[in-house]
Amino acid sequence: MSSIDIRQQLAHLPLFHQLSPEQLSELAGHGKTLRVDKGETLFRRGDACDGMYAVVYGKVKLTLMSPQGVEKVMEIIHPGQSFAEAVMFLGKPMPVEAQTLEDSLLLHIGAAGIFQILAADPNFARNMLAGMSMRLHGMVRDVERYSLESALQRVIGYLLQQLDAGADQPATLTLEANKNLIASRLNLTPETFSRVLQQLAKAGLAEVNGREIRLSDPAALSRYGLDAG
Amino acid sequence: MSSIDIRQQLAHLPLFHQLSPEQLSELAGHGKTLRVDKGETLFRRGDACDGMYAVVYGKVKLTLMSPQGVEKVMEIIHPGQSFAEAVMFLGKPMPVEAQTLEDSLLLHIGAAGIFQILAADPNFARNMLAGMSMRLHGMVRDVERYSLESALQRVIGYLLQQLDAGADQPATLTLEANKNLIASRLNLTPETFSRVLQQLAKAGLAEVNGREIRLSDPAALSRYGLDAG
DNA sequence: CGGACGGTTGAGTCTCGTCAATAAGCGTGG
DNA sequence: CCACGCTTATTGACGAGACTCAACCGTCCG
Repeated sequence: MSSIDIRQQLAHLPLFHQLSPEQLSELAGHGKTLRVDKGETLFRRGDACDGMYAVVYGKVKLTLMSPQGVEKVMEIIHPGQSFAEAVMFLGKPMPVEAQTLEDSLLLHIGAAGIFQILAADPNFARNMLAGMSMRLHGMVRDVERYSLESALQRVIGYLLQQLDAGADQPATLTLEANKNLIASRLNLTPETFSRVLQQLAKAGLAEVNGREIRLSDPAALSRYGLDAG
Repeated sequence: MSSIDIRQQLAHLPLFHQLSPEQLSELAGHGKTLRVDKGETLFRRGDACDGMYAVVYGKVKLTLMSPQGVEKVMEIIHPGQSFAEAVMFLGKPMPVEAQTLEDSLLLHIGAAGIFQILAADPNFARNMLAGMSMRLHGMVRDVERYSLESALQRVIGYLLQQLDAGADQPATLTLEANKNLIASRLNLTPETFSRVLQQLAKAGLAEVNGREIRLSDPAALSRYGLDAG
């Protein structure tokens, strides 16, 4: 794949939107496209990190492994999003494992390229800082969930978050992955996740149909978490 | 307090180490020193964020509050460290509450100052990115703890982390705050934390004396967590 | 002295995870 | 087209780990 193509892919990523044509070209010189089949491992915990990744299409899961071999999903990366930027800056080994959930097209951008643009373009630095801040913010939310909320509340919170904010009317959403992965993401066993969804269904708040979930009354759902929590 | 003093305080902070004298002066113009008594609240969740903070001396805790009013300690900030940088970039309201644990001297640096330096100095941008990356890395560790480890393992992990890395000999450490706060930090109740420490004492692995804890054999302690998990 | 605070200990409860059995989809290949 | 295996999902019975509630102790401080 030529570097022209890489350039175009880069240009579509939010992180790189404001870069000049020259900067894009420069960056493209440090980039590689990767076509990866579903289920492939990109890197494991402990691997050296020589750059960051971005998803053009497909999905990638970032996971932790317990000593007993239980997998915990940290994040599910969607098209347009990137990952491993933070590790790249620290020069530490990867703290998580990355695996594709679907056949995917990824970009890998070497650290050198990023550092060059960074040195030249203050706006880019701000963009990266903003991106990293969002990550951090998301993690704070996660820790908050795990620490303070019950299984029921975590599921409700997740469902509401999947909705476009401010939806006060009935709405339908599609789970971003299979239920096992979502459960892990929420730090639940698949069994518990299933039971909670049933509970919501019986309470008349949700209608579950495979990965499709219809929420008849988001506001009521939100309240339900507080009482029955 | 004059801006000269602020300049000197800023110069001592790791985050600003590599700034030029002129940049320090500029930054100082946007900074204020704050003397804060123990137990004072700096800001609450939801407050607007107009800049970042750094601790010169004293300690600050960042906490979350559950709807039921239970407090969860996210982080304990020590001298030389900073906080709220990430929120500043997002322009979002504060996601946590900040309170001093001791009489403290803090610096508050307005967002405008940071953005100016950022635009002018690529090295500063890299420093901030590195700082943010470390934060993120720490959060990953936390999530890992909360998700995959038992109470016993969390306590052991915490104790070992407090040791200077690679201590294979008996060592003594002092808890950075009272046991209630540490317990919260580890996502445990004070009762559970106390019980776990007793368990370690009975196993001959730790000797608890108020906030002083002596670990007779860190390596054995590490192993103990895996078996008795 | 009395009270607040920090810490420990015990007894009971409950949420959630574990284990196990059973469906229900789904792609493959005969 | 259906049988087969594999993954995904559901449901039940059971158990364990951590939280809750409560009593109690030591110490510091007004």
